[in-house]
Amino acid sequence: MDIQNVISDKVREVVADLFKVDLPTVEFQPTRKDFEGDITLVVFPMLRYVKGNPEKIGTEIGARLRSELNEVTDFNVIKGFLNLVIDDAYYLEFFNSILENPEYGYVSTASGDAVMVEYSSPNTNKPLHLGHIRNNLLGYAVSEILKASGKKVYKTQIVNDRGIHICKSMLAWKKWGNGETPERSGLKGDKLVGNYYVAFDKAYKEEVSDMVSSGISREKAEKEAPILLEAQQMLRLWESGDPEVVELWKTMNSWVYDGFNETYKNLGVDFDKLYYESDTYLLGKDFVEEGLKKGVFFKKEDGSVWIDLTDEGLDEKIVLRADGTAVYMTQDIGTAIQRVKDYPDITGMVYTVGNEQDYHFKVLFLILKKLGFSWAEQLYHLSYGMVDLPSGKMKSREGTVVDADDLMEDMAATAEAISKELGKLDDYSETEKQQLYRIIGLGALKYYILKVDPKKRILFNPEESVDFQGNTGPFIQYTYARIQSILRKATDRGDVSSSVYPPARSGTDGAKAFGRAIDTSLELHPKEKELLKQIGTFPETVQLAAGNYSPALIANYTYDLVKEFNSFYQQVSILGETDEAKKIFRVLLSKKVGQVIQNAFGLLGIQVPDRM
RNA sequence: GGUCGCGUAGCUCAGCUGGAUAGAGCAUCUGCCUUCUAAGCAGACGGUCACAGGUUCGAAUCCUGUCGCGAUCACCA
Repeated sequence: MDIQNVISDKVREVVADLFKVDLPTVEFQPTRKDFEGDITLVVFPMLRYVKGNPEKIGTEIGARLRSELNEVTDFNVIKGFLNLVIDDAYYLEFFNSILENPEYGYVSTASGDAVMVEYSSPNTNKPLHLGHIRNNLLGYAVSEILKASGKKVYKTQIVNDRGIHICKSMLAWKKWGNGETPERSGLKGDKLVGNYYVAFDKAYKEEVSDMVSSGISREKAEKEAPILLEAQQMLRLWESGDPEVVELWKTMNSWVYDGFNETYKNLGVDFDKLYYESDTYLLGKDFVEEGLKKGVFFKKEDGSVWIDLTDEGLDEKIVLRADGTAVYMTQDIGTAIQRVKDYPDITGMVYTVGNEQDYHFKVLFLILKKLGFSWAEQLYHLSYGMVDLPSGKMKSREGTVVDADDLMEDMAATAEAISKELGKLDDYSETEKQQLYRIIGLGALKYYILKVDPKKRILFNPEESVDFQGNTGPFIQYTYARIQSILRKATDRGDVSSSVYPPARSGTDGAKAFGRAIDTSLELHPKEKELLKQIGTFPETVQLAAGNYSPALIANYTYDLVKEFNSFYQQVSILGETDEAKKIFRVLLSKKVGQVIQNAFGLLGIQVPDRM
């Protein structure tokens, strides 16, 4: 759809002719619904170059456009706005041009740019919760959007599998576990390990308060509680490679991974490559050494290594401890470099991490730049707001988290309740129904989270739960199902060849396969025109979403499209249309809308059902 | 305290690089299922875009300040 370019060129030509000036740019916007027209030329910005009355200028330009461009059939001027009416044939030609492309809106990944997107990156001592769900959905959706925008994408995560927190769960399990395993207790591995983490914390708190009541200062008690010392001892043993500790560590981590994988699978996210902190935590040291030689870092008297970022308006930041061990930053430096080594084609990376770490990533990116890596210019922290509950922050240790698995199950259960009440699926088998409830429940949850701007925080109220009506995932899924129903009927009725109306998901597309395209002399219903306009902006919406790393733009676009379709569906009869050419067009238009819904939701990781 | 982010209808959110009378959904109220799926459609009600200045022909949008909420400023991750 480059009607804007066509008009833009013409406007400059006309203005040069009428007023003898070269316009650098021409500004357009979609015409507001309450005025007649399709595209609006804003005259005001021209006034800097063309002196005069904006209405008069608009009228003069409008008249020339109408007489000199076939696409412009009429115009009106209101204040400084020149509203142009675009010919139906233009939109029908556009429709014919995309008719055969089921991947409409996507740019095929040719070659070139690859990016790595990191998301999820959980600790291995507690189950995934709602916060992780936002992270996962964002990371996955942004990955898919970047792919659709023409980039090659590697999805990855860094698994935070070592450190004192793991030792806490391990120690608690050793003390009180009695050899409990996921198999034996039937508990999901991550849940099982999480329980021991909580058990540790409880015991630790008890020890501390006992010590305090026997006269020890709280500060000292918190540092010297025996169980904590024991955990620290365990960490030292782990770092020195003690076989028994390492064995336990491996076993318990594998339980957690099994649990995580189940959750990821249910959530519908995946990864191309996993990095483990236990493999990478030492990686950054060499580069710190190198940076020290180059003068990027400096060493303090105690031997710790720092970077001075006061010139950049930041502080000094430690990159290596006095005892030579790695900190978080060290590891992230190493991991970034390792990733580029593993995937030499990547030109940038996206880190999906909460906004509580804004400062960390600012510093990390600066360090990598100072170390001289060209790709450091293309690093992006996809910083998102926290998911809070009405009671405040979620805290795993206090049990105030919304568990990821539970939440997904609840959503499916709600979908089931609504669906049963409506009773439209009585001929479905039980497994078909269960699968559908999952699709709808997940659709509601994913859409609910992805439709809001990533950088804004989300307040999640478990009492009110997620809507299934209005601006929601199920509403959009429902519209898709409606469209599939029309397509099925159109095929079944046999009054039109089924090759014109192939089943929804078959790759081959309508008109041309049937040896015809839509007649561009058809007169469009206003609702049809609106739909075509909305369809026309899908590709640019994908690009915009990619540029802004914002799945919310895709969600909002899809909602607008669906609203437009439902309005059309309500006002205009599709299969009841007696004019055969119009009927075929409407069926194919509906089908195309369905495809765009499916493609858009695909970018959000939301499935669409054939019925609901 | 320094730095960063946010503040739009009772609630949850849109509002692109500044453009026309600030838009949706939920909630409340009114209509619409003998016709393609009513998880729908059409309509009503609801706003000092936190506040105060500034830039501009034009500001919810850009700049400055104030207030409110949140995050961060660890040899934690």
